[in-house]
Amino acid sequence: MAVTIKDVSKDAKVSIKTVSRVINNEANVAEETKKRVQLSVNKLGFRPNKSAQSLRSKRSFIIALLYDNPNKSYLADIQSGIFKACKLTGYNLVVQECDYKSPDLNNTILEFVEDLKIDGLILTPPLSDMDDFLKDLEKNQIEHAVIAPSTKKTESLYVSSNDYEAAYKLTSEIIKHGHKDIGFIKGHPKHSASNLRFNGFIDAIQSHGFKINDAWIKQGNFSFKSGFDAGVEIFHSDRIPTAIFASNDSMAAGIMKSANMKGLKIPDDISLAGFDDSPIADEIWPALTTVKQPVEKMANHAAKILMAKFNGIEEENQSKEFRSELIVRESLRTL
Amino acid sequence: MAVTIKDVSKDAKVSIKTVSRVINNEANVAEETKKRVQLSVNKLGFRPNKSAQSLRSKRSFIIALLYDNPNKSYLADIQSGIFKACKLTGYNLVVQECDYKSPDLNNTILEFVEDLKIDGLILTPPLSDMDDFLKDLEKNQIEHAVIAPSTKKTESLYVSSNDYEAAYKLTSEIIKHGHKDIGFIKGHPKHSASNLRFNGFIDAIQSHGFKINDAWIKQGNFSFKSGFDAGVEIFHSDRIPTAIFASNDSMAAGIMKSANMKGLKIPDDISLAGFDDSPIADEIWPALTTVKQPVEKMANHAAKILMAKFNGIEEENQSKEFRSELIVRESLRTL
DNA sequence: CACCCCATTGATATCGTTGTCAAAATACAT
DNA sequence: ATGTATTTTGACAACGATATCAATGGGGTG
Repeated sequence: MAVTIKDVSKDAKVSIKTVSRVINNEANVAEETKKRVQLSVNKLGFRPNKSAQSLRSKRSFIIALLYDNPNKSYLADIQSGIFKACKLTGYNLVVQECDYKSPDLNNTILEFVEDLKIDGLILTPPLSDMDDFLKDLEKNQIEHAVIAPSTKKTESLYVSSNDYEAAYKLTSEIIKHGHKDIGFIKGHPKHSASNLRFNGFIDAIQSHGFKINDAWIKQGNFSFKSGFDAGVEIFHSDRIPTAIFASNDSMAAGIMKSANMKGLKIPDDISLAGFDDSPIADEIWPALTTVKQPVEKMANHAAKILMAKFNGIEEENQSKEFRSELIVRESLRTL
Repeated sequence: MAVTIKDVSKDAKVSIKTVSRVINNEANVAEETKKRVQLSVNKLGFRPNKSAQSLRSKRSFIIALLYDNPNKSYLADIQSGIFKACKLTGYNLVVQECDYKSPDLNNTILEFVEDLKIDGLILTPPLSDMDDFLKDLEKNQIEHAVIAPSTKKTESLYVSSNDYEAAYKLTSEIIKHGHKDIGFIKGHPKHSASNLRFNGFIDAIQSHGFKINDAWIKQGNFSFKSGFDAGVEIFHSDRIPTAIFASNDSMAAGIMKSANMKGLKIPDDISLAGFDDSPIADEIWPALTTVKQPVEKMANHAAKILMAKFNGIEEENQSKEFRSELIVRESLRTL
């Protein structure tokens, strides 16, 4: 049989309540008593029974990661960042795949949280932008942190990256390489980052006094195929840009394929840039110039501020914007 | 306040024990009573308190996925397969990143299982092959299922794929395309699949009466860079093979890069095949001929048989070997 | 009709914590 | 020394389920 609080209380010659006080770090325990109890705890190897704790106190020391159909490497990075934060605090992590289009998403999640007494949630795109869902969480007082929402939430904790700025910078970098005729492939319209990246691109182009050529702006959806299709269209026209900026690496890879099939060499005939620094960026040839977001760090921070919050450590400015990093590789050529 | 078993018992005019019997599907409840209770359960929207159940019955309806530093897309597929199985049975999934080299891995996991009353574990490579860890699980009677172990476990539930056979087939396919001079890049030596794939290759070559050229057999570790390095070495020698079989897609991509840099065209100058059908296989150009393992299905099955087992539904031959599928794309040319 | 058997049901103990509240011990003020 | 405030401590209830075991009742048997 496992060691219980009762065994400890006997060993330390105090009441079980006092043991409880010590393991929960409550105030008003005499220093000497505390030490005696801790000694017994260690001696007996006592670990509180989580089910009992959870039953009585309605917290579980579990947080949950919600996601819907994410990019696989994105998910792995997010999860890893969260997990590491959990490890430090002794929390556990349960994962929940959601369907953001499901009409009873809200109920499913509310029940899930209630059943497991989940202490807090971490949301990833596109869940991060479902405002009525977020409101429901607020209403039910469910603690949560949001990763990469499109607008800064005043109610929720969040972490974001500077997509706009990064896109602006990358575009400027392309321009610095001598390009004026630059195409752009937009991301999934429902994904908040898509607009930010596009706006960053547009503003950079215009602030340099260049013009946008609508024929070179294509709608994609972050998939390889959508990039490929966009590339086929662009390369089919009589005038083609000297560089293309795709809103993510998969689409850039798609463009690369369409260019190759058309006999266009990268970066000799056409330059290319992606976004995200996903594994593929470094594994295709030529390797993609792209932007790396500190995804794992962001997720790690999200988990940390979330847990800090319901443990009462409420600092200022917990929500935070992370800076992306330009990764210059081979796909961008100087004209 | 949430609805409890007491509320139901009042509403249905039975004792709480009878309600408990009904919700746990125990025998010896009169059909009529059962119906009346179920009616009340639905009417009141009763959902049993998991903490209380867990405290009393020592099960949690939670299973855990253990992994160590896996390929990101592999992890996502595995996790998705498991999650879907959980969803069907109402179980929850917690994830646990491990360090398989850590000396107190065993203790960490045992405590984890005990603390959360985890009902069962699912192990992925390289954890699948840590025999002393598996023995520890047996000894402590911790239910578990193992994904892709190198040897079929008699004690543990497992799911595996036919790596040997698939490698044999893929090699035969390469030979059928007219290749006789074929190189091979081995995978990570600690990963069970590496040997299986290598042996499948060797046997296929020899059964066709061809010879192995040791200069074209290189040790890799599943990473892009190890594939690249192997390619550089191979292409540096005076005689090069007409085809190379890499033990996974990342290494194949590495070889592709080294070939491209050397001015060798794929598949015109050299043919290439990978393994795994990871996202990159279809996103590089030319797209890789490879082998697709039904990873998600395997994981799904692992979770199903695991949960079936501790729910008493013990069928014959639950452990199962899955068949991989040859995916012929563009990187393989007929001589 | 008396008896036993077995299916059905319920009263109550129990799991291992935390919460409530009052008692005891100590510190402080007068 | 006395009264009061404050800190420290413990007895016991409570959380919401399942487990134990005895009570009940209907059917079959001799």
